[in-house]
Amino acid sequence: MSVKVLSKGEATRERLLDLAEEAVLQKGFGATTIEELIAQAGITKSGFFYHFRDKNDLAQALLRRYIGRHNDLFDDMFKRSNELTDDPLQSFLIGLKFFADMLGELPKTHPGCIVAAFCYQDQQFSRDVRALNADGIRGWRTRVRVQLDKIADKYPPRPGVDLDVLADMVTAIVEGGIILSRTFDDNRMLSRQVMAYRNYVKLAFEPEITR
Amino acid sequence: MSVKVLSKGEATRERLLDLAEEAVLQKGFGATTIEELIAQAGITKSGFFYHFRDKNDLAQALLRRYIGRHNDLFDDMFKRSNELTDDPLQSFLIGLKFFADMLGELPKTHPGCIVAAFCYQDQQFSRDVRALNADGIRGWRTRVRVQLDKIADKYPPRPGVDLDVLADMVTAIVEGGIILSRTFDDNRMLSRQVMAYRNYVKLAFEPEITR
DNA sequence: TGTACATCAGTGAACGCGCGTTCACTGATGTAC
DNA sequence: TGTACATCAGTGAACGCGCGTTCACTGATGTAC
Repeated sequence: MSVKVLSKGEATRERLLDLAEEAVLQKGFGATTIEELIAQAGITKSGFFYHFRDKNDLAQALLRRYIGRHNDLFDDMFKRSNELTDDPLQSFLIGLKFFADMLGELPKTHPGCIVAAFCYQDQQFSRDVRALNADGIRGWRTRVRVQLDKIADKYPPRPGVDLDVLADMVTAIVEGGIILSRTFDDNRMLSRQVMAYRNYVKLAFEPEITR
Repeated sequence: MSVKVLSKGEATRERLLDLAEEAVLQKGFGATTIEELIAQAGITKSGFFYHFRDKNDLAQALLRRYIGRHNDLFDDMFKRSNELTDDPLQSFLIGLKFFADMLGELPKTHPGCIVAAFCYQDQQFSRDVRALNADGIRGWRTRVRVQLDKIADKYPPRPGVDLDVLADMVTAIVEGGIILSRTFDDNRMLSRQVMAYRNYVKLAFEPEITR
């Protein structure tokens, strides 16, 4: 992963996005004020409007950055796990284990998902922001689906297992797991849910004989 | 279930809660204004403050009502499914099928979960509201756990299956499924996720021989 | 049965602050010739 | 190398509206004696 060198203005912009992301995940978009962001960033209100056309523009930038980062993260994760073994099922299971470990080892509770936060406040945003949200989830589904297709080629799934549903289940279990973790302030709840999903994948594909 | 007869004032209060619930799920709590609620309810602002001490009081009432209703719903659902068969696994699977069907047959997309919405805006609320949120999820976990315990007594779960995690997984999958459904405006995504959970339960408990 | 009082379910007006947005301006740095 | 101009990354002041909250008051209904 390349680390871009940021100009002064870009650094301020990134800082504003960082502050906004944290605030939005804690109190929601409507309750996050430009005033508080600039206070923390140490600039004036007009400085904020130099970087973002209006508040909706901030939302869009926030979402774009979030989705981009997580797409990269998943690509990277599956790339690494694919390098470790040729077996698609083992590779996917290893990837999920990486993922669960990563989530479980976060220093604090998972801060939350911007996509989920926006989903529960979507009436505040313009149509394009809502479309972006859907794109985000579609991207995750596609990435998982690629892995599942390779698995299903080699190991016929058990009856009742639908690959699209199973692909979306990663999103569902992570979003739900985040809600559990946040509510009880316990990171392990999220990683355990991911491990439970992993266990389901095992049962859904592993041939009888190996058990 | 008993239907209470409401006095005039109680009816207005319930109406305010209905309006608030809908608005909060669409735009978030911070972006939901007292002004818009009273405009729809046809009373003045002072009328609102007759029913609720302040905005946080509204949040608390909203959450209490939501949790109470859903606890009743789960109790009712498992009661009905337990009456249909003596086998705890079959009973749970039937209950989940009921649940998935109910969710899939909603006329519109599932409106969302107040607990999830509040979880992503919790910094706006007082401590007691956050505690209520946790109570809500704990209640659902307990209800599912009772069913799972009965199942595990009869059918030993496969290795890697943790009953607490599996109980919380209902919450995770429903919360995540709601996010999927809302984002794509498609109810079936939620019910399919519940059916996928059901399938996992089957694989986790059903003896080898029956497959 | 009539009267006094209490409670219910609100009204109406005012307050004050905080919020998002606009506009004219500016000092520092970069680039062209 | 010096000068002119452009761009970057902001400042400062003002605006106006909408929001949550308060306060004094009120008409209709219920209850006690």
